[in-house]
Amino acid sequence: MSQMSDKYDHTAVEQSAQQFWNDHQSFLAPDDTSKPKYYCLSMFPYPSGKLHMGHVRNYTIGDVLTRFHKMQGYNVMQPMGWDAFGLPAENAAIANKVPPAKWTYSNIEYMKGQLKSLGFAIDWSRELATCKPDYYKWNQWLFLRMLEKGVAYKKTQVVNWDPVDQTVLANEQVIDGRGWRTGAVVEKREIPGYYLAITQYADELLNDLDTLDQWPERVRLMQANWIGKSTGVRFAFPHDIKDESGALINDGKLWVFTTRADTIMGVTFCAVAAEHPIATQAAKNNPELAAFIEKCKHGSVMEADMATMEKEGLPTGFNVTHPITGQQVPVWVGNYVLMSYGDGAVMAVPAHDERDFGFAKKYQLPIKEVIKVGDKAFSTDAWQEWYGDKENGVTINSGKYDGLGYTAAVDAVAADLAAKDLGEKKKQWRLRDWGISRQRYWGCPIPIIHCDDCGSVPVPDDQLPVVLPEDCVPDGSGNPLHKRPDFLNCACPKCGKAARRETDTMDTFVDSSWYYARFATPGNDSAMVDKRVDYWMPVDQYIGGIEHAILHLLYSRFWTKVMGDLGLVKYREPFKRLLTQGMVLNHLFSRRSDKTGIEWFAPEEVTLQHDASGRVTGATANRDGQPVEYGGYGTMSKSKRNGVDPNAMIEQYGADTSRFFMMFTAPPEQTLEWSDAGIEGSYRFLKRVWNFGNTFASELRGKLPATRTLATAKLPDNLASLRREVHLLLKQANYDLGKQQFNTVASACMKMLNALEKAPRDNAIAAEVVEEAFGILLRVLSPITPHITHYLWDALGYGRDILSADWPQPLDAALVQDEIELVLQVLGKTRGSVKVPAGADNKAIEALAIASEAAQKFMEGKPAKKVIVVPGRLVNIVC
RNA sequence: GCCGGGAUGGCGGAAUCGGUAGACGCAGCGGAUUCAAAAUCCGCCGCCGAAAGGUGUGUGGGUUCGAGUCCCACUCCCGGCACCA
Repeated sequence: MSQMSDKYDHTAVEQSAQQFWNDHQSFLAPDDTSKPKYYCLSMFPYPSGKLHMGHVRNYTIGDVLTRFHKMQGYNVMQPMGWDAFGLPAENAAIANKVPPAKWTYSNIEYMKGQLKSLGFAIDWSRELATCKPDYYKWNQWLFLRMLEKGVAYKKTQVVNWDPVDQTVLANEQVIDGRGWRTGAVVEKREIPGYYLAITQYADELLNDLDTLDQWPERVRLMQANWIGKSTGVRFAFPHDIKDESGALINDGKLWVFTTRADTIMGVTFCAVAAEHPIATQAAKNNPELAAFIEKCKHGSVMEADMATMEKEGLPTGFNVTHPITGQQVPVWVGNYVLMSYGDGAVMAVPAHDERDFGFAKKYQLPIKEVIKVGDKAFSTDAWQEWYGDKENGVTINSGKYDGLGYTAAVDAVAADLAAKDLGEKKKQWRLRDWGISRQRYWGCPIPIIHCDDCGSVPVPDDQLPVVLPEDCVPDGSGNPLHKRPDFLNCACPKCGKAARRETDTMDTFVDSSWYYARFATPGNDSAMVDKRVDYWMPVDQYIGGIEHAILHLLYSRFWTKVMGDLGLVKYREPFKRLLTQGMVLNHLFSRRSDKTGIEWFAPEEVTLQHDASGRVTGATANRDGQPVEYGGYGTMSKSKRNGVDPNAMIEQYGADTSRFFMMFTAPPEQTLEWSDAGIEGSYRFLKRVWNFGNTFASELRGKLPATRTLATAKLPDNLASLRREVHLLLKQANYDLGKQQFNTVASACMKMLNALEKAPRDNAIAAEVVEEAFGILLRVLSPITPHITHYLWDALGYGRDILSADWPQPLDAALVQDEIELVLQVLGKTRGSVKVPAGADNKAIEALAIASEAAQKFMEGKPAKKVIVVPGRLVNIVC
């Protein structure tokens, strides 16, 4: 049994607990057990060097849930791995002339030590790193299966090309249109690359969002918007516009997509994107149009910019034929039409589309009303919201379509277009296929061999993995694999002739798209996954940052569905419940100087100034006493010097204090504002827990009777109310844990301690009540602060291992009371309280309430017209 | 511009179904202890008021015996974005 020391020595306590967990292999999750499983996963980190506070928060949330479920009897798996491929390793290699592999592996070692010092209940036997061949072999294997199924395919892609370094740049390496290292103007180049046809799964990815009822609503919405389904009609305006060779452009059809086919009789012009072939052709003899097109191509493509930007256009001089009326319709080039969406052209109905309306007014184009909403009067003077109403509108001025509602009109128009072979109903997706080729060294090699005779040949399965050499040092000028004949040169699997290996590697989102499934099947080198996934998957709880709400989560869902279609897994969705934690913020202090620009100050380098009420009014730098500018809270970042080092925190206050502070200060989904005073407060609380442990050991434990009597004893009032309070707080904490609202769980623990510190200590029954209550407190607190609670649980004789103790449940016997206090209201205003017997019926309560002194005073002699009794809560007298 | 979320003391936040607004903590103030300080402990702490009481959850209205919570309109803040036809 551990010994109690007078003072809380967090270092000794935490080392002792971690030693115990290590000796007893406390966090191993056995496979194939009859127990119900709980798979708790936090997004694995990129091994950038050291943990930041965002990681600490993320993994603390996961650890609280892990320990809570372990104590509830689940077989819990909480694994950890490393998202180890990526650009930062190459940048570090360029800077330090160290191979990315070496840098990555040493970072992993260091960060693993940090995770252990925080006491996370991680099953390290399942650790994986995506840069190891035994992992990425299966990226390659699945990619080959996708090729066979037609889910993976090759096409040209546009990339950023640095002409000086002769290399492809990632978007983040392009700064203001120039290469980050060379400063050279970046060019657009078209090169071949591999794509995954995620659009084949668009329908399922969208529909299955409905099954993810334990995901945050906003994440599901973001995914739905990203997939972007719209149903409408794709149809063509016939034309005879020819290109220079005399051939009809697009076979004489201008294709458009519309969700408002019901307004087709209101079309007064068409608009095409600047890159559209008709625009290109029209610009040939029209310098003004050519200049306009060039301007459009350089314009912003950000939606927010575009939404407020002036709609501009120029006529092409060409006409197309309206497919229903046969009338001629002029074609314009519009800066608001995107080539990348649909066919890069739209029909314009100024009367019923706000953007078309504005455009038509600006360029004096005709506006033709074709939808009537009720008896509202249409006017071309100004746009009204209801012009675009499709629910309540009826077609007018539309010939044979007159008098139809939205759905009927769309159906009728689509049928006529189909009869003329000029169009059909169609679903349109915003989602595009996923390009996975990266012209980078530090990634998973794409398993393809290029042969002069046979073309691109997949690497046969028995030659997998294609192993990436780990000793290359990139220098920024292109992919170092190009200088590695031992990697490049190989035999064509088809014809045996000398051939060349593909040097492109896969997007690192591939690595993270299925790692959660591999955690369930560690060590299997003959299969990607095995039957153990049927037990562990899907992940019961996934925790990570909101920044992954779209890409990572969507790719993982897609990858799961592909694996499912290949018969590898039975589940269709990988993550049952999702928690997106908020960011960690800290104060920002800066000073602007003409010489050096903005200088940032770390929070410990300044002194805050407060006014009398405690409000922050300013700050001064410690080094010169001069004022600095206080910039409020911002995300922790190296450049702004407001980061907090987890190691320093652990050393000064301990892992438990850091964990407690993170859980207590804000609910998990909200941003968390760092505060030195706040962490002091958390430390103070843990010291008080420790001190109460000492009090219990010295003043109460000796008074405990050999046979406990608590279950049957009639308690004096003060002890009964203490016991009731603790059990009520326990009930609250259990409820909040279900809601994953950990801040109020922490506060319930503080309230329990506040109550315990006031408890009587002078007799055996008091000792029993305190023993039970402190045991509850230690267990409820243990998922948040596992070390101190482990130590006290052992030292105070509760048991050897708190993690294997049962989670406490509130007892009905502890909650009952003879008399209850109800809030007393007169005319809805609180006027005091009234005590009634626990079993009193409404009539009795009404009588007691009216008779009370407070009620008599505020009723001013009027009779009660009505009395409302809310059982257990309040009584309101209306008079 | 569109979509989503939000606004509660000096601060972080609490309030499960519409039922005592401000739990818990931080900061601040007063006191005890100390030669002194730190640490610790006790007390006070939305606003107006001497008190009784009044008032108060971004603004304006509404529903209700009763609204932070529900409804309508508005303001501001945060996150996301694709002029998506």
